[in-house]
Amino acid sequence: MKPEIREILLTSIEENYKGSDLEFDISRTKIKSHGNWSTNVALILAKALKQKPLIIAEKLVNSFAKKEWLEKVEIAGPGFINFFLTEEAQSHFLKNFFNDDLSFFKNEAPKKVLIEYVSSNPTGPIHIGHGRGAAFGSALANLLRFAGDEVIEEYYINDRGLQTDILALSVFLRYQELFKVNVIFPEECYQGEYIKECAFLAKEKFLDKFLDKKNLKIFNHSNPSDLIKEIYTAFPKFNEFVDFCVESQMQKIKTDLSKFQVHHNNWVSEKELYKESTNENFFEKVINTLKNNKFTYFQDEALWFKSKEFNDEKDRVLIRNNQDPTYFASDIAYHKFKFDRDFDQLINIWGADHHGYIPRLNGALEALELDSKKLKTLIIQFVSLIRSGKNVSMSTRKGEFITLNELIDEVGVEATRFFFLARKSDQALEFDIDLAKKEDKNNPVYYIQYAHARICSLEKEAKKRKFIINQDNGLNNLSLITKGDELEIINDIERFQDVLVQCKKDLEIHPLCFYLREVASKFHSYYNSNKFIEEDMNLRDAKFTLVFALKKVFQQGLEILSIDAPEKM
RNA sequence: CUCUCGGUAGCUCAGCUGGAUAGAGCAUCUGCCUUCUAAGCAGAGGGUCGCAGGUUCGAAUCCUGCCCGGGAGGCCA
Repeated sequence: MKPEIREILLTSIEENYKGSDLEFDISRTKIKSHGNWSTNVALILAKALKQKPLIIAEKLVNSFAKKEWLEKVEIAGPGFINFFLTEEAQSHFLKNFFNDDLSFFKNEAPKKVLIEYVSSNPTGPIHIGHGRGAAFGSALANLLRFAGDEVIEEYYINDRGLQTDILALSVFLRYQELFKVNVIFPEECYQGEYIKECAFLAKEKFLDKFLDKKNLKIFNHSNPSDLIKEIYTAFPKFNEFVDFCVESQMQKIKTDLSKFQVHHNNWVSEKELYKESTNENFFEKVINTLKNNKFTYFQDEALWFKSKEFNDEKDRVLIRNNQDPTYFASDIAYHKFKFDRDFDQLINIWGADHHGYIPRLNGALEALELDSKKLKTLIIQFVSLIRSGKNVSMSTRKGEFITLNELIDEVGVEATRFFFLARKSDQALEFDIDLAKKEDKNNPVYYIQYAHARICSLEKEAKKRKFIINQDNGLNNLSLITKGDELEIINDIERFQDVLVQCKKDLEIHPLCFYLREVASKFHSYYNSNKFIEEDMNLRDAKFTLVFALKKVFQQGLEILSIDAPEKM
């Protein structure tokens, strides 16, 4: 409807004021008495023409072309022009809605998009913070795919460096314990039970291959990195042990994610970036480019990147004085690798604790002469858990964190996903466990699902009574029901496209959640005050057709959220 | 100290590329099941949009200052 209204306006403006390319809004109204659509064009023109908006509005309206879909036009308030559509026009779009599968949404040229998300370190199970990013990333991928884009969901594995070594060390020590070796378990090591489980598996795989038979004094070090060095010396093949630990953690992570309806289709290993190819490894190549472009310098035996030249508050180290590359340096190489794969758009989904990294990473991309505007880094804020009205304290250090797996075991995948997605992602989220577990209208997930189930149940009941619903006949008889609430529902169904377009534009999911909740509410209300299995065939078909359109909205909306739309509850 | 995100109903939050009377849900109160799912519906009360200025026809929304709260600022990741 919007393009049609715009056309009328533009013609009228052209006629009265000679066209000028000005920007104005055409929006749905919030209040019935304002009609269906409204524009502020007269208010905008008033500024440029230095005339009273009401006079401009009147002039415009007087030269509007007559349209059969336009019931009437009114001027209101300071100079808004309100459009009232005929009932036919309002219900007209329903006809397309059943046929064209939201083609409005797929019109733009499809893009190749890379979404990197979760990418948590394979040093332990994923916790609820990662879970939020996981839900968001997967829903965003669904949304973009729904719009016709080609989407790759990628997970970047930090499988080298200090944290990886500490993981291996932690498992290694627990492994020794399984052979009744007395060890001192340093504070810096990972404390969780999962380390012991991993050690158990390591013992099954390696037997006593990494047992300290020579009784090395490797456990007397207070510093874990020294300890690790000793172990590497004592066991030349220790890298096999490291790989096993990482692999084992990644397996668990993949299992948890998959249970949570999160399915990456590509994994990139940090370690691979350092692999020798012809004569140089990829990582070195990227760092050399930075060097050649004169954005690096040596100081204190370390290699620095001049990020200050890119609005970062200070320069950053790339290679430490012990020759170890920093996380940041690896990340530059990884992002270069992303750009090399020719995507139209790159999306990073990061935890809020990384937000300080954005300027320096963008700086590095520019230093590599890459178009940093292609990359959009979205920030996911923290999640805190509330149980019985009280904050559940979590501490990673003490191993007291709640894992994603524990949470979904307790409240279920559906509710967890919805609660993660229903809040604007860059805002901190308070996750109320008690609320998420409720199975009544307090819980928006059930409320929405129930709306869908009710429609299915109507369908079943109709079938039981041997009524066959004819959708085409329903569409032709919509005028029988476009008198009151129905018009509002039709309007809401039409709004589905606005919501999806907005979500895609802003890379947000929560508007969809709010929308579904709203539409469900409208449906329940309608359901309560109406009979559906009418004796009159035309009326029955019309009502069912309307309700089937709603069903389609629920199905598609929930599908984007990767939440079930059950037929029975 | 610097950066960043917030402060909207008792609570949890939408709205923020300026628009008409600021919205939901929960909680509270009052009603509705002999009917195709009451896992539901109808109704009511509840607001200095943190404070103060500014920009203009018009500000919760934009700008400035201040107050309060979360988070981030490593040769950790």
